[in-house]
Amino acid sequence: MLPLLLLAGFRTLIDDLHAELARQGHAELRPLHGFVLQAVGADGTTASELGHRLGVSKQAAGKTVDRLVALGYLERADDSRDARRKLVRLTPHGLDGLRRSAVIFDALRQRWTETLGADRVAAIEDDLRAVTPANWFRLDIPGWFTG
Amino acid sequence: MLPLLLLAGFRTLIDDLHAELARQGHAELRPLHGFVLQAVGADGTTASELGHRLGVSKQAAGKTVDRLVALGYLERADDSRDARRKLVRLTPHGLDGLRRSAVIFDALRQRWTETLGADRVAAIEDDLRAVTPANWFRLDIPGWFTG
DNA sequence: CGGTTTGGTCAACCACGTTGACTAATCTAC
DNA sequence: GTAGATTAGTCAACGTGGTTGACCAAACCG
Repeated sequence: MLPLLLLAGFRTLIDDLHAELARQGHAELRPLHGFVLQAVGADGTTASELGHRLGVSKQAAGKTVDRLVALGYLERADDSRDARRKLVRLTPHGLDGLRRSAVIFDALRQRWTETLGADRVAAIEDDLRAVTPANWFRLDIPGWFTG
Repeated sequence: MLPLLLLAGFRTLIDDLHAELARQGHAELRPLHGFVLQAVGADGTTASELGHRLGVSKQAAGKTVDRLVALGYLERADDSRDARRKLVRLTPHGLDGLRRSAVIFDALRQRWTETLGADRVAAIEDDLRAVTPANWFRLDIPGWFTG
């Protein structure tokens, strides 16, 4: 049951997050998109770098950027110093979604601490850190999924 | 970080499982397939019931069954008592994959207990059970993902 | 018996991923 | 400084896993 419990814990948090995001005006954000917005980050990035951060091909990253551009979460801009590169940046709408995600995650983690206690939640985190490869956390950018 | 840690824990187990399954002659099994084989179970089922167990439409379940039939893990048979139903059953190859999955999961969980101790692993499981909806465990069939 | 429900399938479509091929721009080395 | 290698982006084809809608045949039920 361990794998299923881990999946259930993850999906419960993600599903609750997106239910609340939908209420707050981000109904079109899908679970993947939060990871992408986070990986883009406040400073912006490029499709190739995004693919690297997410562990997918640059083509897959490019197509996902296309969708998020169409939804108004990302925008592309030229790089004045390298004509090959196309910068990918958060729009104000994208930044709003990212910020709301962080706030909602804090609230969801708080719900867990009310059920389990802060020490148990921290113990889960410590234990999982101990048994998972460090390279899983290329996305560990300050401010995201914190709490 | 909590959601990412839960995802990392799950994916680490699933990735390790499939790396080992590939070594044992089941290279074509994808992560989804283990859930499907488990949901089919030793007694077999139908596409509609399978979709219900997995939480997807009967059409999606049917297409997945098609793929696993093509790979030799499942087979279809007529139901002598209801001409509408088509029974879906594990082939010997499918049963072999399912059994090997169970053995490998036991070994992977054992690795976690060597790092964390049996009590910590059990505590993670108890805590996750306490904060996730019970209906996540429609797949909690004896013998699967145990350990 | 007639109407509804159920199981399966087909078609069209979408999201997300892959690999391979290709262009254009930049970097590097001679 | 130019030739060759590397890098960024895109296009095309395809695979997998999911959706909805439509439809048929069998079963169930008043």
